[in-house]
Amino acid sequence: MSPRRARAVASRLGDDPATALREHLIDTAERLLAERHVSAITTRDIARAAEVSDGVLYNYFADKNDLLLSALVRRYGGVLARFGAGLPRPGTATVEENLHTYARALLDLHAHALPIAAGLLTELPLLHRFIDAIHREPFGPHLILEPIADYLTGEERLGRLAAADVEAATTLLFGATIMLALSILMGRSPEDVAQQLPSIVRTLLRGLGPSPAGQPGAGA
Amino acid sequence: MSPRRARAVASRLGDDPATALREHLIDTAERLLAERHVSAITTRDIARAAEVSDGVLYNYFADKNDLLLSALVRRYGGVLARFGAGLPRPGTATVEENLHTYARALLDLHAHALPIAAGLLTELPLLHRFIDAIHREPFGPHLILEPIADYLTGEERLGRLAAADVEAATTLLFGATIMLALSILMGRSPEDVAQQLPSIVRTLLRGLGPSPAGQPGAGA
Amino acid sequence: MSPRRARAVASRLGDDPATALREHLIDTAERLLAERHVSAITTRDIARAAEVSDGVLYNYFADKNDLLLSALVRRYGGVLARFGAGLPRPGTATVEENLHTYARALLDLHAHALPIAAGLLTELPLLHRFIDAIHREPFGPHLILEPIADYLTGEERLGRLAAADVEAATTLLFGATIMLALSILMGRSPEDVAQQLPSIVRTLLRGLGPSPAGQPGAGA
Amino acid sequence: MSPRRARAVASRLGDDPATALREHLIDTAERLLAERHVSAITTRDIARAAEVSDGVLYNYFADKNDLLLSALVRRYGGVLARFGAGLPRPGTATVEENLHTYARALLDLHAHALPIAAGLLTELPLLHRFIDAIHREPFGPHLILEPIADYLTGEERLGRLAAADVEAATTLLFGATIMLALSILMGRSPEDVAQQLPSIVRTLLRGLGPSPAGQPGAGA
DNA sequence: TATGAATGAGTCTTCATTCAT
DNA sequence: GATGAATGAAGACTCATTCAT
Repeated sequence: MSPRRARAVASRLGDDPATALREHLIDTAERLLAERHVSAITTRDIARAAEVSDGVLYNYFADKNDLLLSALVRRYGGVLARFGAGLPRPGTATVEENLHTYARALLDLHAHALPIAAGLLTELPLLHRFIDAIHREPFGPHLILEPIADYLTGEERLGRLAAADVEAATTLLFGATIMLALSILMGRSPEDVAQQLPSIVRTLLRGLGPSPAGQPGAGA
Repeated sequence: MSPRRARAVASRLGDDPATALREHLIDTAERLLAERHVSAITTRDIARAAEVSDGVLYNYFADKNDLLLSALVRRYGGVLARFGAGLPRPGTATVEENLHTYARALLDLHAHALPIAAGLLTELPLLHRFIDAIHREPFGPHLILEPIADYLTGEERLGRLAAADVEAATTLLFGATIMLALSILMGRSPEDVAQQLPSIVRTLLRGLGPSPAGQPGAGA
Repeated sequence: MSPRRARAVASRLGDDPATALREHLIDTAERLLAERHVSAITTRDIARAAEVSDGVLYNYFADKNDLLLSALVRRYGGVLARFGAGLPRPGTATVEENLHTYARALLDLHAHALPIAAGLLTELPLLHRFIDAIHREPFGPHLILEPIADYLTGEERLGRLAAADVEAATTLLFGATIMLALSILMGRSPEDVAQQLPSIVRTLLRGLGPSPAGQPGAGA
Repeated sequence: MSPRRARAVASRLGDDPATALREHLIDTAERLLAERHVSAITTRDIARAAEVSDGVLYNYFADKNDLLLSALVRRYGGVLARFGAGLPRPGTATVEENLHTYARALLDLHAHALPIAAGLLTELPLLHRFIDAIHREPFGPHLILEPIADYLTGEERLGRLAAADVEAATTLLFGATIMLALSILMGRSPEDVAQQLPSIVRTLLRGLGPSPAGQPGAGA
């Protein structure tokens, strides 16, 4: 007597039947998102991949973008969770080693997030709804920036780091890894790119300022 | 004897009549490119904006992408020329002031180039033709990275900068400004963002390492 | 549970609903094929004639040519079936009567097939797909030529026909009827044209050679 | 002071300047007609091939079809002239040899004319204007059929041919060669096809009727 | 009169969304 | 609720014809 469930979600027992298909659609869309950019995904693609009829999505979402938005948010959450795991805490190992770990995690984050972000940039309405959504949910971009800032502040307190501008330092680290991720997107090999991380971390730590001795061209 | 000219370019006196409309179309497409992403521009949009009939573009370009490509190259050239103008030379002013100037120029560059680049990322065939095109023309991406690297090397020789890793430093500066440009794209005000530049430059110059006094963590 | 049906096929009860519109489209295209040449039929024409929306055809066919191909094959099958029905067998009636029957059937066949064939000649890709298709189906052109050749061979065995070159005879009969069909296409009345058949058959049977007696003009 | 002549016809001295370009356009269109079918020729193609501007044709012809019609008629005239040359006269050589010569000439004629005719069949208005045109000009299809009929009648008078139905005989010969030309169009080699001519002529001469002796299957 | 650029209706095809069943 | 066929508004591109020069 209860309404029929789509074949494709029949096995999803335990879920609330009313939302099982909704979840299934989001999962499917998220999977497609990993393969192509938003604008290359049609409603039919999603329905086919979800083994579900073309029209169901309109029973659970206002329109195509509404579904894609949910998928984007879910995907963003996943990328974020992966980033948060295993980050070193202040006082452990050496600062340089830890920053290197942070840099690697950021590079990985960007490599996964940038293709999606790029796809989003061409879909302004979707982009804006996405930004709103992640600010409303308990995970804005601060979930990425804060751990870095917290770590730096922690090391600063421990005296293992000079009292620098934490926000600026975060931007530098974050930005440098974005740039490396971009160069991977443009075709450079991930291994090559990762090898640049140590010298970037070192440069960030030591700064570009004049050599303590102040001799002109000391190292040239 | 000469065929008639489109009303829309009637006023473009002095131009070679044979190419006036071609230029007009590229200009128009470039203007639209400043407002939307490549993929959001239709041939009809261009024709309407150029106040010209739907089919003309095919008298001058192989297809839609051929026109857009020309517009992209022109726009890229403009952005590049703007970046190259007024960059300080080694030994002038102070290093910090100069890096600030570079950073501002980069931020401006990114703010203009990123939306276009992002739009291109979803249009792979066009992206590849674009990359080919700018490599064929006398302006590859090195026109951006080289001035920075050259400047840093110059200051290094003058002893105004420690012998740091120039590539890493370039990546840090370039990346940080990309990130700021992204945050502008995501809605932050350009003024707010620009105010972060000084502290970023300062941080880059001084590094994050422990204070000279050598308190806990002195090692480094 | 089942999706709605197009209004245009609502009355086609008894058909498999899943293919009713497909059939309806082929029927419609076949009807148009009887009025104009392939290349003069637009997708919109078909949709209008089928009282159906512009895009439906792409739910059932890869593209316009795919639909037209199906219509061509169906039409060809119909013309062929009509030809095959009621052909006389060796030994019945008189040879002259039988050849006359064959000639009439061929004329009818050509009158229906030529306009279509001609239309195809200007659409090479479609023509090749059509030829492939009718060779894959159990009806190649041999379905036309073989019955004639078989009949002639049969009568030959019965001694009702001289041992002539069967292939040449087939070509003569087939060709003469093609020519008559062409003259119908060029505007002559079908009745007029059909009246030529008896003398053509008679001439084919008796040959043009000199009269047995050998006197100038003596014979017949 | 006399109006400018198109560059492309500058060398056509001696022609009436007012019609030189007209002729040039017809010649060019006729040349294109030898390569593709009517519907595949655009006005631009003609203008390019004639090295003349896109619009001139409208100074000499009502529209595109008007020009193509003139080209078709001219081409038809050429094919016809070629056919008329070197046809044998009654009483020369043997009848069989002569009919073979006629058959070869017809096959050649059809091989040239059929592709054009096929192209025309898809352009009904043009076809009708073409038919009207060649009936108005001093060369209707009788220019082809009459020589054959005349030859046959001549031989009949000389007693070298039975008094058969001349019209039927013409249709048989004409039709058989059409069929062979068609099979060339469909891909068979012209040499192969030409080898069928002798047996066709022989069959036409001797007829299919029962062997004089009347024995069943005499030759099988 | 010749030029050839400009015009714009018309072609095939895609796809988000609706809705009868 | 689920189905998936039907809808129809775009979109890119072609080409006969016009007309300012």
